[in-house]
Amino acid sequence: VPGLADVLRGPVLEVAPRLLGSVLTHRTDQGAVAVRLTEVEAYDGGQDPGSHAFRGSTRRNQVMFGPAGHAYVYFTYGMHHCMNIVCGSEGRASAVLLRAGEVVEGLDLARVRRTSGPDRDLARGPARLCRALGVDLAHNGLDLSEGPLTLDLATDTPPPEQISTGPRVGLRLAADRPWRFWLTGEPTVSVYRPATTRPRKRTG
DNA sequence: AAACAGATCTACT
DNA sequence: GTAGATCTGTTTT
Repeated sequence: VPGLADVLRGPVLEVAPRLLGSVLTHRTDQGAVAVRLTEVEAYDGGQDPGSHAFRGSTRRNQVMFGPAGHAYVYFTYGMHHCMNIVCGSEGRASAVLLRAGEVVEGLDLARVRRTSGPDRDLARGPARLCRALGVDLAHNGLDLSEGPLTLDLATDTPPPEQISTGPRVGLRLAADRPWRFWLTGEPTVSVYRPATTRPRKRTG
């Protein structure tokens, strides 16, 4: 039976749907919160204009250029964190963005971390998922086989008819690639939003 | 030292 | 369904 690292070393377009139904757990002094993944997106490093790694390695994205099985966490919009799982062969810089999931453990703690709302929204959206789990930049680069963040692969990979695909959310570039994968009919899947064109700050 | 970019969220209707 | 907030971490000079 292949281990976690063996699976994650595969091509990102195979790894991404394979992660659906897997469970990510974060254990802290506060307790544990676990999320069953229901929606992910594939990013293929230097081959993918939508990837943070497309223009090469920087300090921010260097984790993606490392070995599979580590967490790539980034910060955006001045207030949000999003988490990826690095996959593929080392140096390729491919990763799977965790877009949404169902909280299956630590509901009370997740509710405290998130602003009030229905439980189905606790980890619905990549930043919400991180917030519910208590994941931030301190977790960037962590090996998911060692904790405190651990990934348990679904024992049975979802049958193809339970997996839907579509364009990735919020991207201007490579918006045509249907590299978003989700479990069909899951209420925790985030709402599709096309990229928004925001006004550039005036330069004077 | 300064400018930039932003793989989103919440609130509001 | 949609607008607007948000403001830091990152990159570049």
